[in-house]
Amino acid sequence: MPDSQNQSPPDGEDDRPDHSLDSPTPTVGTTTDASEHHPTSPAAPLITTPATTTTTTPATTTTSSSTNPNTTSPSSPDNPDTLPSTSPPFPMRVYPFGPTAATPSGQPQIRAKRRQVKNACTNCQKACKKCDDARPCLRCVKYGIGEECVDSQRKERRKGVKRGPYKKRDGKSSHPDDASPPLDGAAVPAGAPHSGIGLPPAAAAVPVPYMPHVGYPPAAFYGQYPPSSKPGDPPPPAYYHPSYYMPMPLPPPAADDPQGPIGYPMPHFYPPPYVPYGSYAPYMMHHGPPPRTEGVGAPVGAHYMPYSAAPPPPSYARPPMLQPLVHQNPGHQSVTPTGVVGSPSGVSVNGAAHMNPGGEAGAGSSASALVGAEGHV
DNA sequence: ATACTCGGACAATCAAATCA
DNA sequence: GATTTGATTGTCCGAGTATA
Ligand SMILES: [Zn+2]
Ligand SMILES: [Zn+2]
Repeated sequence: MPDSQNQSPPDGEDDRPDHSLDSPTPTVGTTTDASEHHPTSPAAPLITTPATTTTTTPATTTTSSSTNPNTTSPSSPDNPDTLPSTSPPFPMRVYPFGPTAATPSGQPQIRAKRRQVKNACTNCQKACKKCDDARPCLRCVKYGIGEECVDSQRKERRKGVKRGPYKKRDGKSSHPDDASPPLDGAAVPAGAPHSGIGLPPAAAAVPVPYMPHVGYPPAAFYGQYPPSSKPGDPPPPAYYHPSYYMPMPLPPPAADDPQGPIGYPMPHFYPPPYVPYGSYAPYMMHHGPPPRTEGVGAPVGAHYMPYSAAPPPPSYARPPMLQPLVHQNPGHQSVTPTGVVGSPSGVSVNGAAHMNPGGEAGAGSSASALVGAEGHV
């Protein structure tokens, strides 16, 4: 859905990848549909390892873009990620797959592939902010709307849609017009559908060590309920709330590590998964720790049981600071507690549509800001 | 300075098409 | 049946704007 309907939390910060906590968007009353701006889709994907595909489909061709997340230090004004003074010496915006920009040495770096959660929570979705696999996600926790943190629903992909002939695998296209020869053998290693990182062929050929997400523990690490739960998926391991991963100094890059200085110790290097409320890292508490009313000191994992077994999410009182976030802005539509005002619709360029232009309005009070207030169009 | 909005790039998924 | 293609759908980056 477009963000618009619900409000998104202030993301001011939210956006930052990884550590940053994104601000959750509380959707108040939101219906969550899954889509944000774009309408959306279903599914739960598997984590594919990164492969190197050279760009393939026209649509998805990755041209790398200019912006390099890693390098940019998080400092946009709104970027909360920029943690308070306590922030670590390295940029918060660390992409799971490593940076892309130029290395200090001046060598072009490969842009790190952006990691996406399989299913963002409704709040983050609406706010178009980064979510995580935990539930409540960091952003929601940060904004005190953990109770509203639920997976968004994805719609099912359409079936039966005919597609034109594919280009021949041997490199010859079935289409007269696409004469372009396959790049480097053009063949994408089987099993590596799309994981290409828009690299030049040459670069793509170079096996880049897969960094499972520096900032986050491996996907499997989060033991939350299967977002996309597929029948065959094994139950996730115990969950460690990411928020608990305090930033730590990066270890010196391995001499042979092309990735450069990015690298956190793997999750297991971090302290135990126990995040009593009030123990949040400063950056998590953008607005101060949510008043905890219950479950103090409860092991984090408790909240992250497999879905089926999980008890209802704990309720967090909305932090006082958040109140102001409520959209009072006249311009905004906003928000009825239930919700949405606009209609979903936008389509992004590539097809993805931002959800509703009208925006979600949603939230009752606070939410607007917390959740993306509007859908992108 | 911080919070919020939102366009659009990028990522992931998966059914159709093709190959073996 | 296995593999690949490529459209669809979802995530969220990051710049721009608004507000405090
Ligand atoms: Zn979230
Ligand atoms: Zn959430």
